[in-house]
Amino acid sequence: MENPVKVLLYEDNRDLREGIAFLLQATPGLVLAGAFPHVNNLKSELHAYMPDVVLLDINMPGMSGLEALPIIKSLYPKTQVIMQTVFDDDERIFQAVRSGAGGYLLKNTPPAEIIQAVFDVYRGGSPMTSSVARKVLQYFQQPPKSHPADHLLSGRENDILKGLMKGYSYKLIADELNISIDTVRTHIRNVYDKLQVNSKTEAILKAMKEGWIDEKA
Amino acid sequence: MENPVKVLLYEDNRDLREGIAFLLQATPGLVLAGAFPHVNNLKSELHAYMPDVVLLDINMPGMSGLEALPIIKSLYPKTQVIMQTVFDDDERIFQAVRSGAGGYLLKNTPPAEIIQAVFDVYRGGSPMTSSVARKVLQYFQQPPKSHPADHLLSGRENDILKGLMKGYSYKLIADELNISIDTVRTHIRNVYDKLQVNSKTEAILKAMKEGWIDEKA
DNA sequence: GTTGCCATCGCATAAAGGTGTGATTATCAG
DNA sequence: CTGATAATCACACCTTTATGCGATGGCAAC
Repeated sequence: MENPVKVLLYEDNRDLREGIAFLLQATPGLVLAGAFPHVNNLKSELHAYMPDVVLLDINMPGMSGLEALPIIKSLYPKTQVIMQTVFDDDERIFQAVRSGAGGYLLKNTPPAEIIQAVFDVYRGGSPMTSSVARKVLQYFQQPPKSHPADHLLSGRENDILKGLMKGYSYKLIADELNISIDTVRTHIRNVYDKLQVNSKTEAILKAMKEGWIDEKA
Repeated sequence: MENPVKVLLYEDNRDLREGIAFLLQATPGLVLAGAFPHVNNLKSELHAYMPDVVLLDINMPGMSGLEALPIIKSLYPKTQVIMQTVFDDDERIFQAVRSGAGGYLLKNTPPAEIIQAVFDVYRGGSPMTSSVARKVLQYFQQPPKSHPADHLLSGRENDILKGLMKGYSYKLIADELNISIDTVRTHIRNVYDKLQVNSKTEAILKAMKEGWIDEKA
């Protein structure tokens, strides 16, 4: 193998930190660049050690791992970051993933797999605890959500709403559906009632939040 | 542990099929319900064996695993399906994920991990080869697109746009920012010019398409 | 110190949107 | 047949938006 993989470790729990640090040091092909209990000197440490991989705990005193992640990725985009946490709540996971996390391991991950994960992420993989992976996958599988509108709005009302979501004016919608503008008004009125909103904008925002980004009709 | 996990295996390569079948049989807590080289009798086999987990090869003569997957998930939504393939191209992965795949392993996965994956997926996890996981994560990381607005719109213009994206009226925005409604008009005018739109709705839709769903200011 | 951008405000007007009230027709379930 | 729902249209009235034209003060770059 080529150069050893330089790893930087952030973990506030002393025992854990020293344990992992020992493992990293003891593994051929890996080099422990540093191990710290907080990310308050993140920038200078990054600059000093130029790590290939950062193992980043999320819950730390001071700046959290979630805040540190985007900083790392903006300064050194090629550096791979593996998040570690005891929690697998959706919010954290998605924030981490959006910010460019290269891996996401729960704290119960056995040490051997952590080591494996470091190599994985370095080679371009994304090691993930399977429960975390499930949450990510579920995000894609959402589509099977039943169109709330299907049972709430009538067919025509749906047509009108789609028109709104395409940014059309009443007149344009009327033209497209070959009905009068007053009819469009009526339908929109009913849509607003059912969606409990009272403006085009609110209706669109609600429709999007509710799930239908509307698959290009 | 409770009842053993019933596994159904589809794999056209005979050696592989028999190898994995043997492993499954030999593992305590697992029961091999059946092993077949194709999915042409999928429905009857599903009905006969009621598997908890299906190991599904993608490339098979006749119907492919990708076609079989949605059938399985629609008939037995709770059945977990692990896809197996030699390819990790984006197209297949996303199709599988959208169709409800519970796991995705490349063919080079060592047997022990396959067994582990079966248990994982049965417990609600989503075992994934790390290179596959990477592709999935990259989907989320697209957002790292630089805020186009940041260089296009001035600070205040951005504030106003955010107001619009929250569904506020001019008056509400004016109140919130403590400026006059006429000032709001002016800013909005400029925003429209810069975004090349000419209505609230278009501006919002464009802003969203361009990327900034705007993380709760 | 002039030029340019930003943020602020005003006024006026036309177009688009929101809402109240009411009506006709068709269709479908009970 | 009757009642409920859906889709269509009309008119009136007021509010919100869109846009043209103009103006002032601050600030930073050149």
